[in-house]
Amino acid sequence: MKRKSGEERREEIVRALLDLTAEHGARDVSTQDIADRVGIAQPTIFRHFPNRDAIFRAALDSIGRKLLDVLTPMFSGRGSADVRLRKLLARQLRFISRRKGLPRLIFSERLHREDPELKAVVRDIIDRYTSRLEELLREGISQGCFRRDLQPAETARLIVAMIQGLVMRWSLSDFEFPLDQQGEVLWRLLEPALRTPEPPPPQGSTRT
Amino acid sequence: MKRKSGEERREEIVRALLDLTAEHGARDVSTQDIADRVGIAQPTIFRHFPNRDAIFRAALDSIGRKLLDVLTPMFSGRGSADVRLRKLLARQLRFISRRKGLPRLIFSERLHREDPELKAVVRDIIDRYTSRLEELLREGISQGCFRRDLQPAETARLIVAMIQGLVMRWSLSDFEFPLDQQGEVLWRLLEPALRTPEPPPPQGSTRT
DNA sequence: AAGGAAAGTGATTAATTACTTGCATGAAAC
DNA sequence: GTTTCATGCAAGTAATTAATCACTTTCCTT
Repeated sequence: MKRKSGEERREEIVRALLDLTAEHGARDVSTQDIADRVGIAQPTIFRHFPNRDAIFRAALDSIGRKLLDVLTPMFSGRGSADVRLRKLLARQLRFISRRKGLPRLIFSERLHREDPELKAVVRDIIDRYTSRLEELLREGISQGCFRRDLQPAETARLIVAMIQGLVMRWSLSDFEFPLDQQGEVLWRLLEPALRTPEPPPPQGSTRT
Repeated sequence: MKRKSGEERREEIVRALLDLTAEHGARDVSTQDIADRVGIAQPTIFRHFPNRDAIFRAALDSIGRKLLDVLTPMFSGRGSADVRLRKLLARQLRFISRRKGLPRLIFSERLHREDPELKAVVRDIIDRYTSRLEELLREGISQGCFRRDLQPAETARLIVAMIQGLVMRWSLSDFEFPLDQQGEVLWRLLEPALRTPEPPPPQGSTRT
């Protein structure tokens, strides 16, 4: 019987968890399932992780890091903010669409109630993402491509909510529609909401 | 020992499920928990429902019906579409903010994998809601208060996604922020995206 | 080659949980 | 008043599952 280093095994286990979560949802992924997928005995899992939740934590951590890596160029890039935002949405949705386990993991009840630390990890990722987005919006405002009266914080939160909602819908629909193409749709709605309005026309317009 | 009719008990059980779900999340609401809350023995649950999932189904069904009731006036009302949409968002968020069990129930893994019928109930509610919203958007377009090039179906889906995302954030945050006040925020972003644009000004404007 | 740490296993365990069974009892119908 | 039946319960079952234990095997270091 060949053996593998702890590092390797841990990665295999995390990978198996994510794959299984994508297939079945987080709830029924038991340590037995994971062990079977990896090809080791169930107790061996506990050689590598102190308990079940630690596997979840490791998985979230790994994905969260990767996501921020992928998106960093959009946040700290130089170009105009609107172009970067548009690209950001596309990349983000593409990233998620390749990892079906992620939404299932994040939306899973097990995750939220069972381990406060786990919940904190998720919140941390979302918060960090949101505040970077807020920063991007601010840049856009000072660049003049977004409307001056835009509330960066509120808007950032709403954009994140919109993405979450989309992803949830996608997950609930068993990944039936191509998530990565929703970036365009989203942008079509978002763009006129962010864009600085044309200079006010002389004639009176419809008012609420 | 006083006894109650099946009808009454069923309602009590559904109510207990919703309350407990709001408190703990759907995952750990066991039949024992429900029984304790109602004040009956655990096996008695199964006198009133054939199995656990049937309770969930009943709960969803009840809430879904109530939601559509509350929102119907906004869908089929007479006023201008933008006013009705704005009101719709407010009412919807208020409705949900009073029923914390609902998001926990809808987002719960248990619901989605365990019983396809349950999943169908949720999808049905969402689909019905989305298509009514689409209709409202169409009305708005022909009334002239929404932009002519708005894609009603896509936009309706996005609005629903936005609400879902908001609700999810609210639920993940343990209901920390007042959901019903997010209607205004949402509208602030949405309004300029839907509104028919001012007539094109003579001077060239920023283009991508 | 020796020795120790790390990776692996089968056998168990303790807890949880949906659901069954057999029996009792209250309330309404006759 | 007795029959009937839905409502109720205590006790139990079968299945699942995270985690432990005692022990073996492999690999790395010296």
